[in-house]
Amino acid sequence: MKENKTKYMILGLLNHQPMSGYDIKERVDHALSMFWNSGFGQIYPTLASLAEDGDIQLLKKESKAGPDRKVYQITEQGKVMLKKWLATPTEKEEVRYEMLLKLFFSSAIDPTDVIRNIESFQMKKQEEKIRLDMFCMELEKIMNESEDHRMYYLTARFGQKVYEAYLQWAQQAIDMLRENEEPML
Amino acid sequence: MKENKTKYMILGLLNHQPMSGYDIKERVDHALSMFWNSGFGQIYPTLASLAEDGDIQLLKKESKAGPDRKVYQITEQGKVMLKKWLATPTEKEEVRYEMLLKLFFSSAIDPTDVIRNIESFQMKKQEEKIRLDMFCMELEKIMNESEDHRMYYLTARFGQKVYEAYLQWAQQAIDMLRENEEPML
DNA sequence: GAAAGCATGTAAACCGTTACATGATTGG
DNA sequence: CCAATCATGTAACGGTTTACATGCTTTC
Repeated sequence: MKENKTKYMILGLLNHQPMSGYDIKERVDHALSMFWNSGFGQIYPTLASLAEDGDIQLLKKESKAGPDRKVYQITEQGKVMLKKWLATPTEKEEVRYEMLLKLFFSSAIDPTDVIRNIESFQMKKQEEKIRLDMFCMELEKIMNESEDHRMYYLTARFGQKVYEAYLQWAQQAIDMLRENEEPML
Repeated sequence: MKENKTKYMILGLLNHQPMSGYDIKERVDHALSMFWNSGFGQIYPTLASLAEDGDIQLLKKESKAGPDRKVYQITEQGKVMLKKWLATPTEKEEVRYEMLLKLFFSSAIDPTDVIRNIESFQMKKQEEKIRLDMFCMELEKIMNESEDHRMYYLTARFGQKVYEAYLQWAQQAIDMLRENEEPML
């Protein structure tokens, strides 16, 4: 069976502080977006099922604009579940790179198109890396202040390292393909 | 809408040579496993729908052991579709790292458990990297023989670079956590 | 004779995305 | 007054995984 990891993402965030579904979405998009994503269509139903199972509970309802803002809190039961998951090593991490799938079959298309695809990849990663670098620098200053910050730093650092690898590879790949395309030098 | 990429994976493989569903599974597991995965439960229905749409066609049925071995071939229509996809840059590549999600929340557990999790990650990646390195070396020798080999080399090289980043990060992370755990030196 | 590998497929369950529906408040 | 933001949710669809069902051949 495939465990629902969205459940643990919510538990992890609520373990830090009580939040609403809307808050959770914001945190995912801002703090976790480099390695995780989730939509409202997943968050709200998961919140409901976690509450039903007693892993979280409604702390309060606030009303400011539109529907009630429902703030949830993690329960002791939820904390136990979260910690159990956290302490278990991830066994298989299956990633899928559509870009590599394309590249693998790209002998069927024009080399200039292949180069364009890699350049597109390169540009996107370059942009994202700027944000990552800034994030890393900020976290480096404060990482000794708490265990939280130290963990955030480690995840940001992971991204930084991997993105560096992306960019190095992309440049080498482009150079190699270009060299091969125009060997009249 | 979310495009069915499994379709293109099959088309890409069949563009190289006619194959059965069983063959496709084998190729995915051996040649693409570093960046793609697929099960029979996906391959057979996709094969059926591609044949229905006229993107592939049944070349022959062979009988050796058990059910007929159904070998499929890509059609001209399928080739057009494949090439169109290949020439389009991938816009957003969303990866999910369960390991990083855990790490992000790991201030809630014992640092020794965090270290153990990272070590588990490190060991798995080390093992896989050995295979990648061998693969890269073999491909480097023959990559000038055909455009196919050149593309295979580039994908293997991508894996190599990224795995190097994984391992460097893991060692630094472990060192940092250990240093912090036992500061009495 | 049992186990592993060859070979195809279906059905159920689950995960995840997208679109839709609703509606109040705030800022330009 | 219109757009953006806050805020919650449902429904439909599509992708993916897992389990199940079948049965032959080869190897130990």
